[in-house]
Amino acid sequence: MANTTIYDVAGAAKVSLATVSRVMNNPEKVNPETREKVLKVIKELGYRPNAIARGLASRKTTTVGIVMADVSRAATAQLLGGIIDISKKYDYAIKLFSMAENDDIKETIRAVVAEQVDGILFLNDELEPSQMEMCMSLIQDAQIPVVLCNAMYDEKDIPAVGIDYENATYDITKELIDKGKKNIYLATTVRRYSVNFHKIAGYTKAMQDAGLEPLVFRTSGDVSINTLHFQEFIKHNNIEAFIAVRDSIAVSFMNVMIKAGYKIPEDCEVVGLQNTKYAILSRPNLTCVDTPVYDIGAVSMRLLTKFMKHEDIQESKVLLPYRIVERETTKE
Amino acid sequence: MANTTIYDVAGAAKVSLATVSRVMNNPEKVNPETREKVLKVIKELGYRPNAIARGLASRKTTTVGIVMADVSRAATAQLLGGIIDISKKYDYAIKLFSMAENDDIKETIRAVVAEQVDGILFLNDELEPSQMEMCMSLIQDAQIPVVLCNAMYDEKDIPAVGIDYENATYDITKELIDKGKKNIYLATTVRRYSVNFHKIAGYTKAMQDAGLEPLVFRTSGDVSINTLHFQEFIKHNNIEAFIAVRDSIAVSFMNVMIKAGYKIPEDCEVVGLQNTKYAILSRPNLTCVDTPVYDIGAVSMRLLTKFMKHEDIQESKVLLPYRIVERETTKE
DNA sequence: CTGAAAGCGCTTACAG
DNA sequence: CTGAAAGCGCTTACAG
Repeated sequence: MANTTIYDVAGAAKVSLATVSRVMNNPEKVNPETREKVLKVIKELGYRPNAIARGLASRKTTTVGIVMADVSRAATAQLLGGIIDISKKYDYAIKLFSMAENDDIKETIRAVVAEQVDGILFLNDELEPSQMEMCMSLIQDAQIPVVLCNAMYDEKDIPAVGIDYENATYDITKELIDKGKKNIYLATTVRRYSVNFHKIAGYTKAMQDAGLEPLVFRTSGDVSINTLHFQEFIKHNNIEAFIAVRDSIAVSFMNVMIKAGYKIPEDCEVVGLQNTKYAILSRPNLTCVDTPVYDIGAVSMRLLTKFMKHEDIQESKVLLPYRIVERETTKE
Repeated sequence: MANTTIYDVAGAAKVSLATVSRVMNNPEKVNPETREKVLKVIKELGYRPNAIARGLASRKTTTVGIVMADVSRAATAQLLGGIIDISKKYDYAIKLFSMAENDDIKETIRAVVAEQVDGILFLNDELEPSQMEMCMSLIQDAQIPVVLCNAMYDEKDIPAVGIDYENATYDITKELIDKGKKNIYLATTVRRYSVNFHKIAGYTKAMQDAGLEPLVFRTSGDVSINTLHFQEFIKHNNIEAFIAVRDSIAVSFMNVMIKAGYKIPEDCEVVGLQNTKYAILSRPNLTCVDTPVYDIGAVSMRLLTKFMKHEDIQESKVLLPYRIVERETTKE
């Protein structure tokens, strides 16, 4: 079946192709009777305008480019969930671009620009400031609106949606401190997520405010690796409380502790900073700071649509509320 | 900055735009010297051809459409991981289309077709045969190659990549039977994934071959719901072994059992049918059939590239090998 | 309200 | 090996 074009519709409806185009794009500008006639033909023929041709002619593709590092991260998938739901609502198509660690960032951004997307959503935060700088200037050169999704970049005034990880981590740390804990450890990952910097900052501030020494250490996100690490680690450290930037790391740590004979939360309180499904599948259930990742995706996409439609923007940086979900790995 | 076009390059290199085009698409057809000259200008200007214009002119977008139901499923994200890696290698862009439960399927497919993708990857398997039928005939009308990714559809001869879930589940069930287990339960979900049908079939066959009664039951994929369900369920059933279509369900069940005072695997062996990260974060670690989801994504994308390039295809249906990973929830 | 025509930025036979 | 020209399927001023 050759695809039906606007010419086929025009022919069958006995109007010009300009009229067919108007029926689709500016229906109010065409006489109701002809409009109905055209609409009928469109339906009969099952016509859908060729999105590529439309994109070329109108210079708008109603497509947003998602630039991300790693789909397999749980947070990425959740972010995508929110983005997809909103993009459907506003009729935007989604084009995916991944940026692996040793990819040429410049080339990736150029590719995105070459695809003529109307807007860009930048997921995650795995770039160093200098790389981020480069990305943003390339995007701004191309005059494409961009929103950072679950990443904050303070140096430049780039629209962003996230949560206040610093305050969130401060709060949970403070809670632990108020219970009298002193040796509170924060486990972060080797890779340098900007979000983790904020978490570390919040934790560090809470500890210092209380006159305690911050105990930040890095471990692997890989369970088998960090398990070995923890087995050694707990031998040499007296850990009264443990906060992990990722839930899976908290669970992995807890498993090691329990197998070593410790009781959770009696001997050590454990907290995750995400609230993923891992938190309710662990035994005991993990207390978490709840990060509304789906919402971050949804709100950032919504914000981007505003930019693409040149609507008035109230706030170009938005911080979504977080909350602490007390479960079984903390006391009281 | 106005984007540089092929005219700019042609002007700067003092050649016609046809030559510039050839340098990009058929470099062997142009004189090495002029080619170098043009390449130099392209580099200087940072030129990237407008993908939309190219798509319209050549009728090829080097874009594949991914049709999927739910990003948030762990399997979907892993599938995407494999797909993305291969699509990068072969220089295809990716366009995402989600199909929620009450979406108009026909419209979704039409939208995909309207986007002029060169090929379609159909993820998952949440459609009923009649819906699947409709999708496939729409796609075939449009003459777009399609590959089913982690889904099998036997009625029609549609290319597909997956694993032999029936045999895999047969094997693991048989293993349990050979250990003398009789009351072996299979937990599946409410939603009717075709993949689950295969799992049920394999399990049922193994049970029947051994003269045992198949004990299939449905539960929720939601942890808080299935936890309540299991708490009741274990009171009224003598469960010697438990197989779950999803790892998270197996872990959830195991947590309920352990909290109720049972020992795993001594009192009951537990098996998951995926091998996700849940399996190594549970305590004890979950024995699993390992489904190479990333590979399924990668292989299906590779297969699709062959169709798009009209290469010779040996096998249009491929079943990837699986294996059983013995961990701590089974004995011996 | 409607149509004829130019143009979006490319590719691709067709001549030469 | 290279260029002039038509065409991909639309949108959008511009007349009327």
